[in-house]
Amino acid sequence: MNEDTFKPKYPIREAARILNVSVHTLRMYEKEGLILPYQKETGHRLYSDSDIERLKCIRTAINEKKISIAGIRSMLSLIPCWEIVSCTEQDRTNCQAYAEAKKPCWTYNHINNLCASIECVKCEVYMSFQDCTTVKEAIKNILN
Amino acid sequence: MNEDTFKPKYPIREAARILNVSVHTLRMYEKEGLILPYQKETGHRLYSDSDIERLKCIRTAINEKKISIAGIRSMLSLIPCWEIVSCTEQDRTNCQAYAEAKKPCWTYNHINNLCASIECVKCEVYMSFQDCTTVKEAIKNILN
DNA sequence: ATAAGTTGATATTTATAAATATCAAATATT
DNA sequence: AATATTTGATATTTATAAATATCAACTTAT
Repeated sequence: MNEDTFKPKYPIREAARILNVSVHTLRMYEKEGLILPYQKETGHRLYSDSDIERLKCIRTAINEKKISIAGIRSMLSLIPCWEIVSCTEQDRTNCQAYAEAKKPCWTYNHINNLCASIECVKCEVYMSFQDCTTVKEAIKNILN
Repeated sequence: MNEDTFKPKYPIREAARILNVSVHTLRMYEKEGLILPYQKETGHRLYSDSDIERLKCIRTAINEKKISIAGIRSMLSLIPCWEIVSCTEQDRTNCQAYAEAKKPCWTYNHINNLCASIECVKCEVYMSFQDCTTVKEAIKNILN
């Protein structure tokens, strides 16, 4: 975890090569809400080292732990984001991510709440869950 | 949720008929750690209405939400059981269920902690998660 | 100019999870 | 006595998620 862990670096083809998957698969993971790569104004994606780590975790979850994509999405939806970004009572009542447990908070189009003014890619919630197995740790930390 | 919601009632064949699955499937869900039906001293299982509801949720998760069994198991492992049953610091350090995020607490053989003296079938943690979609609600409740 | 990227749609392949169906030998239920 | 249950193992079928491979029309990078 050095200073440029989150620096956008690898074009999609390069990221796919590193991970040994197809370009399309990376776009699929994105569409499924599991990852949020940086996009240039032109729309071109650039993956950071953190993104690569995140994708490795996703691959392990799918291939070794046998958790389906929908399952990973559901687990990520349990992250207590409202505590991490300190939502007010008001923010919460306007937030689908708080109300539901369907998909990660960073996949919603936030309106009329705290997150409306935050870029999810740069949000602590998204950034701190590079490893999808750390959801429980987050819950523990917040409770203590 | 009436008084005999948790009363052991249906033999496995009857439960399978109600749910329209095979007997073997019910045993598989049990082996996978998703359900813990009452067993008589003789080993014969009896499913309660709560168990039936639980199984309906499992079927919905698998068939409609497309969450794999391993995914459901992982989600259930995120239940903050240690808060629900008020574990001490000491209890936690001796608890795999607290340390890991692999399977629900009720699938461990508890030794040297609070749960060693509790029957999981009758534990609030197990009983309150009849619906596997309520994990997030539990997290919210504990945080408030 | 060539290569690599974009979205969006569709179609196909591959891998495997989920479910069913067996078997045997024993015990319990009604 | 007939039926239903148990465990445990194995084998097979079925359904489908995951991944790949297309295509087209277009834009961007080098």
